[in-house]
Amino acid sequence: MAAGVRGSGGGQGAGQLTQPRVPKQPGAGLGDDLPPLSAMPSACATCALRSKPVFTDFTPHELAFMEDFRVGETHLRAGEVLYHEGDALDLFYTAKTGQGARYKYLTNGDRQLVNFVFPGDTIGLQGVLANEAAYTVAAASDMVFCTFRRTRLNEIFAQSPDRGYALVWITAAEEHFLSEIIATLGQRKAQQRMAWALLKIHRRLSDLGLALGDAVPFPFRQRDLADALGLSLVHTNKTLACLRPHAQWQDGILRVTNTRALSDLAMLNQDQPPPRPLL
Amino acid sequence: MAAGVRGSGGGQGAGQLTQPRVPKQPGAGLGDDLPPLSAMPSACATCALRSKPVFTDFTPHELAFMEDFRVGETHLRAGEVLYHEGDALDLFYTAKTGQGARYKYLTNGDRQLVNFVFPGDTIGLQGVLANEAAYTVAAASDMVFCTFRRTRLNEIFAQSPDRGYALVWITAAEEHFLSEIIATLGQRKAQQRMAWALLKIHRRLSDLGLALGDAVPFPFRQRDLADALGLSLVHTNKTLACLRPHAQWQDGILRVTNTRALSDLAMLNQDQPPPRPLL
DNA sequence: CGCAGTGTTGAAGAGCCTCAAAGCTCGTGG
DNA sequence: CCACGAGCTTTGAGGCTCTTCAACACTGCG
Repeated sequence: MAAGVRGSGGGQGAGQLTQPRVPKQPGAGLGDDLPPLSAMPSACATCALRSKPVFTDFTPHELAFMEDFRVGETHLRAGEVLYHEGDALDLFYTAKTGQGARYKYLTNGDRQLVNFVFPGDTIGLQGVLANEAAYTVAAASDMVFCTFRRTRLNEIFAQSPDRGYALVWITAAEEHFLSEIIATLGQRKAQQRMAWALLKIHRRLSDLGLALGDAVPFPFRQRDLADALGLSLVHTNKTLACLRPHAQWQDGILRVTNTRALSDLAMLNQDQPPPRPLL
Repeated sequence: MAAGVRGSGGGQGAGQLTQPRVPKQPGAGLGDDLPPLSAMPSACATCALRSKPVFTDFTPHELAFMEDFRVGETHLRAGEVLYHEGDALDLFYTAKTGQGARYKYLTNGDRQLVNFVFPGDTIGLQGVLANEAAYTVAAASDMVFCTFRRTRLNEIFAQSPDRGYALVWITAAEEHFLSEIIATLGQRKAQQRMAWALLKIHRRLSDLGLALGDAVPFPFRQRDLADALGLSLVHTNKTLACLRPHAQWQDGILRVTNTRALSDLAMLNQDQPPPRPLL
């Protein structure tokens, strides 16, 4: 059913996310030749994400705290793995630019893509708390993450109740989204799933200001979407073909041309969620 | 596909969880004729849940804080609804005794059971933060919940960093479990799903000390399990029949007689998770 | 007794998976 | 320069899993 690459230790461009050769990817182009973890001079104060309407504002105190709490940045090339399922984690992250995915393997090699990783998403928290990463995280395009240290996690709660509250909010929002995914996998059939997924993806990326007209960058392969929706690659392809009148996806660009048709198909009412905190 | 009862406002025994007439249920028998929300004299100090090995210990400070933070208890009869998807929530809860479920509806009436609610589970937090319940919660047996007030949520973070940390842990653990469900719905076929679910259910309830030999109380209907696993009722029935040599479920009692066979089928390695916090 | 909810079983058909193969693009090496 | 291979997309055909429809048995209750 799935690629079944597994393991391999996270070497250079190991192709965990079926993106083996292309060193650069449109829509993410970030600094070249940077060390994997470098303390950058500027940080949260100038972060472009914070000003997006989807995110709530920081208080000055929160901003100061995060500036200090942040360890640095982690850079990933397309195809590289941030960490593997089962790894012990000393760090956790907020995605800043680029796109990736988190996925789990079954013992038979099948892969389930749990969720895509878009800018603003915090990942690795569960792994930090339980001392073992719940899933593998890999980059589909070049990515930049803000990095935080596990051992300082207590400081959040001790020094910045606001940030502690934000952390619960972020985790609870993720839980909510996963429950929607469960409903989709459990109740919708292939075309509905696909319509639902394309809409959700398009919406999430649009909210981040990544849309150009009706197009958003989506640098994945059909296999990735197949593993996300629990469909075979072949059937994913055929389903995409069916929906081509309403949405086109090629060369890493997703275009939704008939939102209404898709949301009818997906049985989804698109209501604007309230702004959420950013870590 | 599903029952499609929806709405009805949470009246007496409205049968949201297909449990319409039976007023009492084995395995949960709690006080009769109690008002739905009553401040009980004793509380956390004597709570039987806290001493279970699955849960981490409270510090004296945490215990004192929770005693004060707790508003009271909420009692539910089998079949009653705690709250509906979309409701604005002023309270959130930790299940104390009995069993229930959280589920979502699609616009066509299909229902997805997102997760079962067992003692120790905290629910409603997402609803409190986002000001709208993400799913409906209903009781399958008589239930008792500890009740907390939304407006005092900040106090957790301001006054008890330990409890704030615990809250993140609890939410992250739930997120992790939902991601396992996603992998199950996306990658496993009917028999594997069923084996996986029966094992997980049995394990969770055993860890809570609810097992008598190889039997645990599980007061649901086949329809509930069908809606949880994304299978039709008919196929759920037939799949259960297939697994009958390894697990029997009747009259609200689930018995797992061949754990090994089920875990092989489910491709699941049952490792003991670390103790988790309780709210 | 009739009725409603639940569990069970059979049969037919749809949806999706698997197997197979071909076209495309891009990078590599002769 | 072109041939070749690797990875991705696309298409077709056959078959299995699961759904849907239908019917019947059992239970507890009005």
